[in-house]
Amino acid sequence: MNDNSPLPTASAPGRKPTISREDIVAAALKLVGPHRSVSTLSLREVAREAGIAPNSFYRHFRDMDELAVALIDLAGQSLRRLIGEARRRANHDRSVVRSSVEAFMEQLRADDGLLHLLLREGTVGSDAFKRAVDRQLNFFEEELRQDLIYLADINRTGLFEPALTAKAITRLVFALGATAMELSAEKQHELTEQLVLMVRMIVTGTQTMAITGTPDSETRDNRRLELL
Amino acid sequence: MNDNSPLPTASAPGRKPTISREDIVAAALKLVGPHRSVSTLSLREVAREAGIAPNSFYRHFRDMDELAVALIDLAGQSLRRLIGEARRRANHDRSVVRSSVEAFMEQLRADDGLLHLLLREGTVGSDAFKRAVDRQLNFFEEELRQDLIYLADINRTGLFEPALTAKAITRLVFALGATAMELSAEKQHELTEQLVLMVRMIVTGTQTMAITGTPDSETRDNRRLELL
DNA sequence: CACTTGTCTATACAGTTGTCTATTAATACT
DNA sequence: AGTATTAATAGACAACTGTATAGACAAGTG
Repeated sequence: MNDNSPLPTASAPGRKPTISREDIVAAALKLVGPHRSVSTLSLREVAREAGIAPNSFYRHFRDMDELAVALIDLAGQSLRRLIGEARRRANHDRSVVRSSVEAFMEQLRADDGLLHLLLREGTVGSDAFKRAVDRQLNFFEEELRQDLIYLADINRTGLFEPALTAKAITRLVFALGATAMELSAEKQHELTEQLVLMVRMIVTGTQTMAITGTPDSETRDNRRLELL
Repeated sequence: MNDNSPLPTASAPGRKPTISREDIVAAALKLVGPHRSVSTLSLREVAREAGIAPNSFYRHFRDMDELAVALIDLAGQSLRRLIGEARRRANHDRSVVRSSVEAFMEQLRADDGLLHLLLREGTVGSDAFKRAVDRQLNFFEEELRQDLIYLADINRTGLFEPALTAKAITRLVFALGATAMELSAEKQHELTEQLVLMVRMIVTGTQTMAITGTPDSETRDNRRLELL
């Protein structure tokens, strides 16, 4: 799907590249910390960090936006790894919700800068940037959706609008995860506990609504759901 | 609480200001659209828009961060107005959830640029900026919490962890609202419907959990909540 | 009136940014 | 060998940034 690098099979004439896209990406990653956003990165700054002339940047990326998208895709891989990890831990000793949320927060603390991108910069930056983030989030949502269906099945519990449920959980966890980046360890732990309960609310809600059903325009007399 | 403007009572000697903080704020607001973020605004650009010399900016704000905080506070007022509006509409013909979400989305479309700030730039920018956004969000959460308690009371329905519920709803609505800014009208409508259902999930969840209770470390054998 | 005080502007400076135009260096093919 | 092709660089350009300095203007006070 990603044919960014030229085919290495046919040895093209000309000078061998002394630096690769990955090197530039690595340099950019060293610059974006929890306090720097990609949008504040300048081309020259990245080139400086990578130890190349500013103009050499253009050999590998059209502009900074393209670099940003590459970073996002990289963060997406990290995210995919995270999902696998959470899934692996799930059916063991703890609840799925708890272990997933904890895996998420842990990964957030671990690979400094990578996952942060998806959380922080989804709302800012160029359109290409935003679309890239949204794409990664959709991957996440889709995997979560399948997990939810699977779990609801083996638990013999209902599931109201799996896609919507997955989206709600994803966006909530990501939104709150973004605020957690620069929190103290205790505060992070506290936030994790809050997130676990919040996700449980959504899950409980989706299960309950699968039973009671939603009040559509016809059944307006369902007073409880009507008011709240 | 906000004593930014000097006391107008004592007529200070010196030249009368030809421009006010509000004028600069207005100029900045004209610049930040759905595609511009405050962090990309430059001091000179704002001064240019306001029709003053770059240095005159310093008479009113220490730096751009201070302007940004002023913008956030302004957006907070808009938000407070929004809450009142939603509350006023609530006990009428539609459900609280639906009318609130719709009021939110409507306001989002209406006061171009103001509310966007809170949604978009909460994750980016200086620390002062982030703290200002967080403060406004906390106001919102607190009001929502009280509303939830009130509604749960008159509906004779339980409410599990009101503060947490309010936080979950707030963050979810804001996170998804942020993505809605540059969507087509149909897509916005679709998102509104999704949000209504998502919030209903949370509300239903919090009500159900108030009855069944949460599984703490002692009651690990509650299999349904354990797995999901 | 002179005098002080605060507001605003003009000018300038050093720094940074993105990008253009050569020019050099290194590899592969003939 | 020579040559073509590509990578990387150096240097320069115009535009822009934040800010320092100094001076001009207007209002209030004595």
